[in-house]
Amino acid sequence: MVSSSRPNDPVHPHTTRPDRRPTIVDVARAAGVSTAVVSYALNGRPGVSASTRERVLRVADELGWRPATAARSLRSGPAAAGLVLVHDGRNGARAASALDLVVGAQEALGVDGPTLAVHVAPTVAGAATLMETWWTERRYAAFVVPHARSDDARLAALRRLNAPAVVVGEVPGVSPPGWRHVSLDDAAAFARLGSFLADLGHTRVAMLAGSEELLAPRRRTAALRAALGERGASLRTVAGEGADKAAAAVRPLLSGPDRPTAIVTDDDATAGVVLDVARRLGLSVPWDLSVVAGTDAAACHLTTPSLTAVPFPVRELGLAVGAALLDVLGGDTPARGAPTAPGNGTVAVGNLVVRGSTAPPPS
Amino acid sequence: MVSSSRPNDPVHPHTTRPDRRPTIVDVARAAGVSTAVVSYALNGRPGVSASTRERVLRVADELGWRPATAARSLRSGPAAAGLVLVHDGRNGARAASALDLVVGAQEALGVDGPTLAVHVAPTVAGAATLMETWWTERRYAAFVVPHARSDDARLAALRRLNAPAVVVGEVPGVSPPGWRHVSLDDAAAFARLGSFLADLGHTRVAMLAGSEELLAPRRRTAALRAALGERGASLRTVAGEGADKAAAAVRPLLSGPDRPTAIVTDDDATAGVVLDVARRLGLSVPWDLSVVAGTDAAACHLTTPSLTAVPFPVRELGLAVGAALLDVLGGDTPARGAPTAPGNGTVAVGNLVVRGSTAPPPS
DNA sequence: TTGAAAGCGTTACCAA
DNA sequence: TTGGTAACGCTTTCAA
Repeated sequence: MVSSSRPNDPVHPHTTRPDRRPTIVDVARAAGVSTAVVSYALNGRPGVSASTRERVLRVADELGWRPATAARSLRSGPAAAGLVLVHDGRNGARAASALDLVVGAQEALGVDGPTLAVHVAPTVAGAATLMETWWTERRYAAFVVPHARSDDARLAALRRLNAPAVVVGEVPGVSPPGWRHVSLDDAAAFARLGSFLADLGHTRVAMLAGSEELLAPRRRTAALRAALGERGASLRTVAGEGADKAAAAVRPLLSGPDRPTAIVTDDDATAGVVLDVARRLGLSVPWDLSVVAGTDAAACHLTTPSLTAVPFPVRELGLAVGAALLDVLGGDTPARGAPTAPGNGTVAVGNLVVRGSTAPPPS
Repeated sequence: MVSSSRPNDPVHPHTTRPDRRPTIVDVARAAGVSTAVVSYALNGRPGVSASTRERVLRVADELGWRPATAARSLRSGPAAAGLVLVHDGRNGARAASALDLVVGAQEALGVDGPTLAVHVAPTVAGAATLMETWWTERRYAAFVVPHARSDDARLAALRRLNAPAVVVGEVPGVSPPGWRHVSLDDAAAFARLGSFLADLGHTRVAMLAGSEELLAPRRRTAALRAALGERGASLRTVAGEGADKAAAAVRPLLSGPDRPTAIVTDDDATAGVVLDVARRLGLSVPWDLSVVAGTDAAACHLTTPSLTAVPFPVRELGLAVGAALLDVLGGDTPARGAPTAPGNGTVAVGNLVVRGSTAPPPS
């Protein structure tokens, strides 16, 4: 029976306790050197002879040694980064895409690189509080702020704490030196969308803009308006976040005179709502009305007709976030092979994915 | 200019360095006591006079003291739990629901309780590797294993490491004492679904089962079959995970003779595929064919018709996970107010959400 | 009820 | 190129 003898073993304090994981003291003893040498060898620092280094590495590997995160953090400060997701349970597709962002970031960080830990908070303010707590507890060395908003409590908190951060999205004002920004070039994509719709012949387009607080919708709307305007088409903007509000906003829009012949939404769920309202009003998509989702997601395939959508290269965005994070955390060895990405970056958005929800306007 | 004077300040080693966050030494000095007393007071341990305790707490609060995670972990072992999500970028709704699980768990853990950190891995094997690494690095005190599978590398790894865990889903065999299990009572829900379909008059039902590796699909299928069988209806099972395979599996099913009059799927995305195939074959849902999604999600509203679905109380599941985690991490103060949930638990699934995709079979 | 001090595992400085 | 050793911030004996 392998019982665990936890408390004070009266005998040799450092000998083989049953489930003890090895420390550098064990490695040093086994290799016949001091802990200093072990530390140097293990961290690839100069000042250790090749033979000693190799022996130490071998012994460490044999013993299955791994650095104790706590000890290392205590001495050198935390190495991990934290990302607090704002999730209120309603933003389905956005939530899933956040995970893809994390996947991309992890990939850029590499397996041996710093860790990115994800947490979830119901509100922006809650996220800010959590980050503040964890910063003062020295739990993380930097934070990733996804979906930056115009007046963002998270950014205010990080600014005040002078904490390093990677911010997804451009924010107004000048940023602290420890910050990096990564954003999506969706303005270009929405400009192309404007051209696309104008080329189809649409002259009255409406944009059902999502949250005013998010920065992306504004940028997108502006780009879309400019592109349409250049071609003699007009854009009407209608606010409507969330399914209910969106439905309430779309109904009068489609019932009134001079109804738009194309509607662009910010996300996939809202586009689904538009499809639904149109159907109830007896409008057939795409013949009576074109609908475009501003964010492509799996749900865009599920609707009838399937939704034409602006791509959302969230994994690529994640890669950029990871690169920026490496930069923020101390610019050491980036994942080799990958071209050392710049700290700040803009991620390109591909061409519109044309599906079944767009057509020329009714004559 | 507030330059940071990092390295060895030759002067008082412990005086006010610019951005130094306070330690218990600072608190002790300010309160005029020793660090031991501070530690006792801060942790609510007996052996400190009420007046001293209060003074210490006040001073700590004034100084904005927070425990340094690393130091505490080094001494007492890690306090946080880790959850590694398996996310391959395809399972949209499942991914979003995983976040709701985390939200629920956090709620049960409470704001001052242990932290739950989420990570993402592309495969089950990758998740197992990560957990093993982090266990040996003493990063986490326990792990949450979501979506346990029948032959799960994660469970094998945790077993081998003798690491505490909360497993979502029942697994065959006997579990280590440090494990807790939380699962969804979807068998009951699928039994009710069987009754519902039989009562509508369906006699030929098909189940489009998801991954064979996941445990839930089997349990669900068995319960559905039993309930249908009791009422003289039959269930045909068809394998088909992922959109393409599902479509390929459904097409012959609906084209052949004796086609089922109702199809049940495991998740929302697959149900959407079924709707699509049915439409292409000229079958109108729900009049020619009823469709039920085995997992309710936001996407179920987006389809035409909207999908009747089995509820998926993932937040409640998360609450149970959080309670189990508290139990595993050392059974200390659970979030007060909440009735101390048992370590192992089964979460009830509510009644079928009937929407537009179900009707009596065609005469 | 309080204080002094020994760790926890690593890193990094200073001497040898 | 190596070894000894003092931090890092906290918890927890053991004495006073």
